[in-house]
Amino acid sequence: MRLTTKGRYAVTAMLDLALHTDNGPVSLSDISSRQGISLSYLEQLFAKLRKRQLVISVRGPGGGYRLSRDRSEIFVAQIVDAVNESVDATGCQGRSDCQGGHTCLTHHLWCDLSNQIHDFLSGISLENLVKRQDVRLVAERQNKDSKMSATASQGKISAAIIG
Amino acid sequence: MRLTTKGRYAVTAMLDLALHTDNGPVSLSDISSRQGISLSYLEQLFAKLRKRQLVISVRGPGGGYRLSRDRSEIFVAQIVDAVNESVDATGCQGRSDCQGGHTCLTHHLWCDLSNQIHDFLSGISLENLVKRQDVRLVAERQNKDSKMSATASQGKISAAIIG
DNA sequence: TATTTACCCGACTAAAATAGTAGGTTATTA
DNA sequence: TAATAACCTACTATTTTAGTCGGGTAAATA
Repeated sequence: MRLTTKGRYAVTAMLDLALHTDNGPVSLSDISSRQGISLSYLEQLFAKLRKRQLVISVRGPGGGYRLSRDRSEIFVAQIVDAVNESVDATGCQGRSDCQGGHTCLTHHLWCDLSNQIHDFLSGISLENLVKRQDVRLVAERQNKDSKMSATASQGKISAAIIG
Repeated sequence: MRLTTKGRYAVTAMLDLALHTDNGPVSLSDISSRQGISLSYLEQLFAKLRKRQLVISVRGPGGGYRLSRDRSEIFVAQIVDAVNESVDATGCQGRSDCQGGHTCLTHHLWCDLSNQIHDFLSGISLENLVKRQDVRLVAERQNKDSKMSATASQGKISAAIIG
């Protein structure tokens, strides 16, 4: 089981998409500046999200990404799964060959844990997150910040201050 | 949050200890051959387990390790915590400074997940594991295997076959 | 049709973590 | 005192992470 910035970035970016979905597609550079994630890294993550059909891309000026379906039908587990190859806590990817072809002593424990985590993250949709008070507050602050940086010479000054 | 072989090995080794606690201290080389974990790696793990007072060491011939308290009072979460520095799913170790001094958009989600995992693993003691049917079956097989290798020229032949 | 915007793709890389190895020291028992 | 097993420190190959870089390609607008 591995939950690092990769999965966190992916969920954060998808949530940003869900929050700014009203006025057309959202560009990765917008997400990059709002969430402080490198643009090229976002591109790699969205390539995987697109392959799993969680987002739809729109090319050309004014383009960007859109959620592939309603935000109530996209779950955190799907996003983490898309960028990390597995949400598996076992060492054998569930194959039960963890100790020289046999099951290791704690195999079933890790299976249980995997299921526990997966169930938890499968129960949380982007819709759920968008409605949360803590998410709304952070999003509000980010919108203010990104407006400020838009006026301050294409955001380069404030980026340097924050950076 | 990081759950890799390090944490899995630690729990497996502690469970092995709990299973063979009857006839005095258990040596790391016994655990090594039963569980297929490198001896030097086990030494590193047990240094941490000892620091957290989960095990007590007995030096000299016939020595080894003992659980520091009853197996019903040692929980999986404590073992994983002892070898991984944290069981934390957030990127900021709960400090809420994940985005340039502020809280990132998904901070609270990862806090919730951390608590979920921690609660789950805190509810499982070594005693619980020892009593499980799947654990008993695997342990039985391992005892047979290690007896066989004890007769077969100090276990080196069968180790080579398995390896 | 030229240009811009933004997605698309592959290769490369510094830093960190993982999963060990190697070799020696100290304490205890037979 | 010889053997055993914990204890300790340092080193290392491999993998993963978290990016960077440089060049494409498709679609919209002027």
